[in-house]
Amino acid sequence: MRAILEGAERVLSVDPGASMEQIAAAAGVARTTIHRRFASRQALIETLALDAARQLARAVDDGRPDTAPAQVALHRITVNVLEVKGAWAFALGLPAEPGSEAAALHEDLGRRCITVLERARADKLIDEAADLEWVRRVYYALLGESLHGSADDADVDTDTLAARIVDTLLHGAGPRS
Amino acid sequence: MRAILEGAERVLSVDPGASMEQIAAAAGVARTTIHRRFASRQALIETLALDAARQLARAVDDGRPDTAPAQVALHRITVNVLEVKGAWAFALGLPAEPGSEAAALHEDLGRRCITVLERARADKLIDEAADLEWVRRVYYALLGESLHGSADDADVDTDTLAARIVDTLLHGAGPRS
DNA sequence: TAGATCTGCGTCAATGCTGTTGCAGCTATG
DNA sequence: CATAGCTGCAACAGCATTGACGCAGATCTA
Repeated sequence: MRAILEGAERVLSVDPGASMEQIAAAAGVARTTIHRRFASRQALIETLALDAARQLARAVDDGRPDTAPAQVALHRITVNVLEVKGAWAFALGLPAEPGSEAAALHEDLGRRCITVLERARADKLIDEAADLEWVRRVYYALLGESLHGSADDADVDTDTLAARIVDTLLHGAGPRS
Repeated sequence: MRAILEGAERVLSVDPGASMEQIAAAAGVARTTIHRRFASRQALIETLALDAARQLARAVDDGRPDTAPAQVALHRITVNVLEVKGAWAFALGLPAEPGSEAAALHEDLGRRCITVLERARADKLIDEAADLEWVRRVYYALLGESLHGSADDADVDTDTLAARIVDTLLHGAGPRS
């Protein structure tokens, strides 16, 4: 079960159009076994998306977004999300079915992200006039970009990557004053 | 010919796995007509990618990356690229075949982007110590994010979007000093 | 007008994927 | 030991897609 989801993630993140046969091979089971557990390819993918969304939610919760100082929460959340999103890139990149539980989770995550950003703004880390929705989108984009990972990033630890993301989000590329 | 490429872009940007039948319908031609011009689905997609890469190259050239002041070039290039990338999102998102002409164009674009950033750094727009390769990736990510376009962005002109991208790239979300 | 070219249409064979089923073997639990 | 549950394997039908033709009609050109 878990093996199937992990195999599916591995294969589909490389080729989103991969066949059930390839997924089964990656999971180390027979194709029919997958069909016995998931009514259809679609059902498998939805389960995959939901499972990944739950892991992402846990990753954010672990960063104590409501209680830790904004600066700290931002960093910890970034580290956790980098790890989860790295392992479930395909599942999390899936367009969430409107009304699905996965979609609800992602919306909730979005709200929670905005909350952290508001706290960061209250701490003068973010400009008063900033459009937090845009800041959130930039943050997501930076996370995504870090995951593409140039060759150099391979042997850099997650903490360093996270620090770079947060720094870029807050200060951009301009000269430090 | 042009109609086929444009139809393919329209359809494939919505569903990358769309059939030749759907592409033909979008292009306003019969499926067999496409097969007469393109030896295979693969050939069509490669042509699409190459065509889009060429348009992107032209968009960058139009921004005078080597002669205009860095600030100006950055803005103009951003505007142009936003327009081209908005219209050819699928084709430009395609992983370029190693060694292909499209890949060469993209590599060249990358180098040209770095050059502009170096000029911006010389003008004190970018921090001395900044890793320009990372800055470039952030720039690409911001471009991509702007194209996803939240509902609000729909009725905002390209100039405003570009200004926001450049501003975020240089200053981030932090407070302005 | 005559010819060349391109198009749409219908049809065809080949291929690959999906989802289902029957059968046999393995394992754990009672 | 016996049984229930799960697995792999093989095979099957159904379906969609790809790529290839031949033919007939339209359009453009010499």
